Amino acid sequence: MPSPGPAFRAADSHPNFPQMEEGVLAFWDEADVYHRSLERRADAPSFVFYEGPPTANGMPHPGHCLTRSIKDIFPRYKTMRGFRCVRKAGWDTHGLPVEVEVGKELGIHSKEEIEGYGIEPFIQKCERSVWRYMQAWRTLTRRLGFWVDLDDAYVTYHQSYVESVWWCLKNLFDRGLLYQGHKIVWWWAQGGTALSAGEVGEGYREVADPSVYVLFPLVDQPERSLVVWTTTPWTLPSNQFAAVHPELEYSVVADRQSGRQFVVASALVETLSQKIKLELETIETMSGQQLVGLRYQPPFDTFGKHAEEIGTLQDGTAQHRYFRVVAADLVTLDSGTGLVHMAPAFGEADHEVLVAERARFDDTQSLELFCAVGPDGKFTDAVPNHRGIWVKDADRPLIREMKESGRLLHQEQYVHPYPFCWRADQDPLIQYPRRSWFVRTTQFRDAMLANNAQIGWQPEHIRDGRFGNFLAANVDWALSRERFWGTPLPIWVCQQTGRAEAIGSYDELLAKPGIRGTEVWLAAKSAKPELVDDLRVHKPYIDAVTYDSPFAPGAEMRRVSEVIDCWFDSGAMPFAQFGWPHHNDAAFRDQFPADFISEALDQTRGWFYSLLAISTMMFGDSATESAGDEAERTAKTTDPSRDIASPAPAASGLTPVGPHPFRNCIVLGLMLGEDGQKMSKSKRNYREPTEIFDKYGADALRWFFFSGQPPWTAIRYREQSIRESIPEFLLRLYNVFSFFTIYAEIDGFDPTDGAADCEQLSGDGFATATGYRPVSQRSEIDRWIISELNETIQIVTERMDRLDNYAAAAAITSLVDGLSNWYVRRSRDRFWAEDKQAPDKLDAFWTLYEVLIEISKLIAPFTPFLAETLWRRLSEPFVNRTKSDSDPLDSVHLCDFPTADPKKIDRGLGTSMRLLRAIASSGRAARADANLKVRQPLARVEVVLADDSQIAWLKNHDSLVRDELNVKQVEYTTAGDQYVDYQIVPNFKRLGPRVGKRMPAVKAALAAADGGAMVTAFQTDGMVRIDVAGEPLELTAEDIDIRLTARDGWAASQGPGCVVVLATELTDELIREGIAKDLVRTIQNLRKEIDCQYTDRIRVGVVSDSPQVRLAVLENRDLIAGETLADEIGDRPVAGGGQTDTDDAVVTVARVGN
RNA sequence: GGGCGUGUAGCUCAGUUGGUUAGAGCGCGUCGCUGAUAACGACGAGGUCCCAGAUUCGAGUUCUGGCACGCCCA
Repeated sequence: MPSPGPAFRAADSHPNFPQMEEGVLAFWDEADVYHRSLERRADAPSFVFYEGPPTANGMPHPGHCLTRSIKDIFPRYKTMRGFRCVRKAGWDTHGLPVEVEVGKELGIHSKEEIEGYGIEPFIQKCERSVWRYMQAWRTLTRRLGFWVDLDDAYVTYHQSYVESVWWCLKNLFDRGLLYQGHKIVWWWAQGGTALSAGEVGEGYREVADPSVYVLFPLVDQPERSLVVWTTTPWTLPSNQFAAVHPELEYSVVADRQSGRQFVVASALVETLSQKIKLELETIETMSGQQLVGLRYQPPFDTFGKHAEEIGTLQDGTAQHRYFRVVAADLVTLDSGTGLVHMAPAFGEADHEVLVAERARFDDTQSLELFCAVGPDGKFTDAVPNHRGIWVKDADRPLIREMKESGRLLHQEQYVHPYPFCWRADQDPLIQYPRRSWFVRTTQFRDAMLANNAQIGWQPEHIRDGRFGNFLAANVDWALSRERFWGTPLPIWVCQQTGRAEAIGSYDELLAKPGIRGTEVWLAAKSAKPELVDDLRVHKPYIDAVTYDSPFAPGAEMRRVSEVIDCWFDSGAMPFAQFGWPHHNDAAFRDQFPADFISEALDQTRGWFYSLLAISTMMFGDSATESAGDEAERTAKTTDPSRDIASPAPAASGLTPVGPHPFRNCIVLGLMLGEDGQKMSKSKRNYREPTEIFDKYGADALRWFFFSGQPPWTAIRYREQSIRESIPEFLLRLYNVFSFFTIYAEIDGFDPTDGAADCEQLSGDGFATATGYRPVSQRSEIDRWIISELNETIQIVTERMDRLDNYAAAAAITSLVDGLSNWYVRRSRDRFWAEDKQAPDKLDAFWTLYEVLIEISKLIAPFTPFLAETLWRRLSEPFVNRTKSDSDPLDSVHLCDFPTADPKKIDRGLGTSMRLLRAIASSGRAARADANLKVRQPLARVEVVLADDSQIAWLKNHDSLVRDELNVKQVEYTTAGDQYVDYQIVPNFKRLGPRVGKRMPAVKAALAAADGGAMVTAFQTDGMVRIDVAGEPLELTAEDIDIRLTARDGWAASQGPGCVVVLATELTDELIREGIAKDLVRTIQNLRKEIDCQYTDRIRVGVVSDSPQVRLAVLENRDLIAGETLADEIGDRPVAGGGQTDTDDAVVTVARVGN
């Protein structure tokens, strides 16, 4: 075929991966490859992916690279496998972190300061702050090769998003699932605000608090007292109960001197006795359960007026409401007395006990929350003696008071960590009850568990472990936040009656009668036209909107002041990302539920929960349930303001099959720094992603993530490990490609001539190409690598389908290893062969070409850049030829994932080749032992095999071994008694079930037998009979393993199932051939030194005093000349080139024509 | 304190339903190969598979109880 030049040109043998990747990125942008990859699947079934929204007001770090890599690989894979996988990006924009960031900018902290600054300008700053690091995120996302629609992202502060959340909340409200109650929060009394868990965690330090042992005398036995321990005496005036553990043992002990009796956990009697320095005599013991219900006199009279109140339990019996012993699992024996003072206002656990107690009574509001402290942290009128005193200052006077009243048994100091305000480090935090809105998630606990049970978790233990347990211990979702930048809680309250209703959209609000206050937003907008319209559904503008109350003539409806937990935003994303149900019905239905999501382990209680909870409430089987009777009762009591509105609307008309809103989830492990510690900016124990990209490239990082370890294990982010991806995988594969192009250029290999349908460059399209032979007609090693390829495709597909990138990557590594270290290594001569049109040579080209093409597709989801480079270079000849309608696709990411052809998989060939490779390895080992260089030809090797099943095949294909081991002759035998010892061991797996306990005897019998004889017996009869403990036992060949051990005295080495024995005697002729081969290497090195092109011809001079060397050159002139492209080999130095002095010769080389 | 997870070579980690000689990569040492190779190959040193019990003919693997570390929650 006349051609302007070779189809392929030799690739740069020193590739710069980062630079290569930049080129690929430019191509992707320019050719719009991502969108075209979606268009190709426009009508395909969908594979749904949800992006868990990151926040763009912090810089992306290495952990985000991992999540984004995993979020990329599976959508890419599924797209190639024929699915339509849209990838809508998202941004989480609300919440405290944003407020904190803006506060820092303004130099303000507290809520008062924000209010002083002005909520309106503050919110406006929040909106802008959200996008601060947007550019960094965009850059990172693109550079990593994460294909996602950043231009079509959902944003949680957008009006359409907020309105979807409103719709959801209205639905829950109307179904009676939203209620008001108390939440115990860490409260900064001086600042008048609650602190988030993160903020509280910042402020712990060791303090010494008073530790008091207080007596609670029993009402019915005043001489007998409960001994209760606490480190917060100021909470004692608000005491409601005393708690015991129902399963612990308690003792009543007596102090002889005073006659007093104390109730205390038996295990702590001794400790207490030492503390109070009294001998205590045990009078009786009982279980905690037996104490439950006993009434006591509270330590202070604060709420004493309630002491005699009696309520009715669910079962109709009567019980005193307060000041009695209750059962609680939280009670431990670690410290104190095993009896715990309960002040539900000042402890979350205590409050849960109150909630549980309330549930026992037939009227859930029958128990009040006792709270003698105001939001300012000072005692209220309820404690007249200490009114207005800061609680921490009240500890001392309270203790004195108890001492005087005889209630104090013991006092000491207790050093423990206690949280302080991170902004005002002299202010201790206190736990304090705040009115808060809750979602009644507990009602859906079982539904959530059932939903969870169907989710494909990776790793699986998340389902029943961390996540399942978390769901099982579900408490109602505390929804509201007394903050500014968040989705406003869409509840409007009648200022006269206190009744409330929820609003599902802005339009719905505007349609209300007597609507007022919208002008506040309009004025702001006209004053500052650049304000984004989405702000109108935010504070403070939305707070200004009021309307006429439907509950009382002339009354006004006003919004409650709270915003909601931003986790609720993120959990609503399956529908809110489309603004559903107000917009995009079809898009939502198409994209629900998700087939695949992935985030790190820290999202179990975050996004994974918020998604599952909201979906279960809105779309589960029980989604149409309302709180029913219970809700009505609650309405009367907890939330007298609420009106039971219309009957519960069907949430969606949607009945998803299976788990929702996600079917599969990969939970990523935590990422650690170089030193195995947490990554930390200040410790500088990790490299920035941009640095990694610049030095090694995105593929190196991705391959490190995908192939290094299963994604759910903790990943140590080490620069060294990332760097190693290059030689271990990227470069190894690239080198094979580079090898191919070098010889393809030299030989002018051109796959385009006669090729037919070449869109995906699959084998079928090549069938008509010139010089192409069916695989079945090619040599064994070609068939082998094609078989390996197909088997790998099968394995990778199966593993990727179950979302196991790690195992899939291992299969790819092993294929590339076989390709590089066996196929190419053993096929070198074929590529170097002189006859450019020899069928065997063309077979080699076609085989390597096809394998490289399929590998480029196979690795496309893993290392998309290298895959693209390979694909584009390999398909280049087709692009350059005359245009035809079946040109190859211009990107590998538009291709279909390879499918395995089972007909091309030859497992037997795989097994045989493995043995052949083992023989070659052993042979090299034997050479090393005998100190015989591979370049020294040997006359013969003998291969002793454990059985004869492979001998026929090996005999037919021993040229590979001869070549690899540089020997003239290979012989195979199973009768190797002179070289090896045989050891027969039972095949435990097979025999175990059959012989059971007799196994040790069988093992001994086989070990004692004559191995060689037994092997012969197996070979001739196929079985052998042995005697075990007097009983005969028949064993077939499958029942035993034959192990071979090379005997001493031979140059031999053993591999699995074989021993290779070398004939070490050398003839002069062999020695001279070895010399010749050494010369070839010397000359080749010189060629490199003088920068010869592959095809340059040379002249060689070998000057030597040694007759052996001179004769070696003479005898092997053709061999040397052929290998080194020498036109002449003389015995005089040649000038103008390079020179090497060996032990017995001076070799000079010069390029011809220089 | 509770829940979950993890403990295997100097380092990073594999190890399938229990099967008797526990592997890989990196690093180190020795030797070798190379006109694709910043590669590669062979060999070597290096292991109480965290500890202790139990089940079993047989346990890195199953069970129980500890210990250490990590994460989440309190």
